[in-house]
Amino acid sequence: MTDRPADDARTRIQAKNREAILAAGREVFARHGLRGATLDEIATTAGMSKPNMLYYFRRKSDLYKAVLEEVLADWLSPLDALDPEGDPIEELRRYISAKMALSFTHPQASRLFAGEILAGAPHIEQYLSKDLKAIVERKAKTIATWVSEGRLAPIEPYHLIFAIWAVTQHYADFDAQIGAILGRQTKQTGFEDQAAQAVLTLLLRGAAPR
Amino acid sequence: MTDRPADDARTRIQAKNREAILAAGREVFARHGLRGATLDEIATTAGMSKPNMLYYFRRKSDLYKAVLEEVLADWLSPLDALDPEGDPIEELRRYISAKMALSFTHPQASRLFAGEILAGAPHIEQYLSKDLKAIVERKAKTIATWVSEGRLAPIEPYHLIFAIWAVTQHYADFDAQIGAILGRQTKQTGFEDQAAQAVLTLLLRGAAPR
DNA sequence: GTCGTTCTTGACTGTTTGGTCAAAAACGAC
DNA sequence: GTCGTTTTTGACCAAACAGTCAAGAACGAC
Repeated sequence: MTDRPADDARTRIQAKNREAILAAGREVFARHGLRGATLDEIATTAGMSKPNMLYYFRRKSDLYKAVLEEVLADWLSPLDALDPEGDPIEELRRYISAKMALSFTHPQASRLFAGEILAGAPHIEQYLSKDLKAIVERKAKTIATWVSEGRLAPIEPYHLIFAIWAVTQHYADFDAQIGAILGRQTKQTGFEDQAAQAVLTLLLRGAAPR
Repeated sequence: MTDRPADDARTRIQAKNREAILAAGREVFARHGLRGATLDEIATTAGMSKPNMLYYFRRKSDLYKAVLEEVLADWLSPLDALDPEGDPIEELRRYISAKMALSFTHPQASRLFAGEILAGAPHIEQYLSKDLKAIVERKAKTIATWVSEGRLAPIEPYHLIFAIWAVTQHYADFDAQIGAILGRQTKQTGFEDQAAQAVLTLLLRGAAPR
């Protein structure tokens, strides 16, 4: 019997190779999207032959879905940590800081997600309009309460959330542009902290009550 | 003599077809990027046969470059209108408003640009690290002056510019996500104004001096 | 070492894709 | 209508592509 390996790795080799393929997929899909990526490129990046890769993921779309799923939870869940009982500004500071850190530690995850959305989000439409929509709705209510209590400046909660997403993910998604404009600066130590500081200052000043 | 048509349309048919192809290219490239887009899809979208399309643009990359160039100027030039002599907050308000309007009137242009950056900006690297870099440098100095005069809150000028880009373009680039979260709301009259209002409030409060 | 299983690969296939070409159709100035 | 030019297209090609397959190599429990 020569079955294909299941989703959960059973051997050390499976674990190692699956991780290598997923990493390669993350990289190539993030650059070129589902349609623009080629199996040859992913296999080469993963350091193995194409048929070998297909032994672990039978179809291109299977690999894409696996990569996307892996990324999705990490990427969107920090929002859930916004605590209605906490101090509004401190909660926002924590959330923004977490998102900035993610942008710098997992830029490919952000880019992969961005590419999927640019393509019209065909593979995660369901997830976005169900799960994410529900989470965001809850958090928007929390923010609305904070606003009505005068603990945040008057602002549409949804747009505040979008703005936080936009600014934080921009550092991952538009890295190539930022790099071109700032030169080598972005690779220097301290750049990430400087960016986080600037983003926090701007957004928290914008959200804080007068 | 059966020469291919030059860049500038000489006949009505050329003008009409070139525009149809460029529009189709904008749409398909914006969704799938250079590599993910197919000539068949673009030709069909443009309402003509593939060989006919290739009569106007000999290569896929030619069309991509033409689309990109057409988009680039409109997309990045509003920044140049930031007037050092004007009132800082009013100048920022004008710039942010202009970018928000662009996001809603030309979302495909924004997405095309975003996709190119996600792919590592291979076709506009030169432009970004020369022309754009120079423009941004000048504008960053203007903002720095405003800050040092106390007419803006203390903030790193570059990061303020990035934040404005991020937030305004987010409405075009992540349209699919915003649509999934807000439901039909985004298509209703007033949504665009509401978004612009929220963005202006947040960013201007963040940038205004205490 | 033996043997069943897991892993790997070269060679292959059918399809999609970017691009060509010759010839036909439409255009437009006279 | 005539004729040179522009525009359009069906048929075609070579390369790239996703995916298959049979057979061999490596692994690991005994």
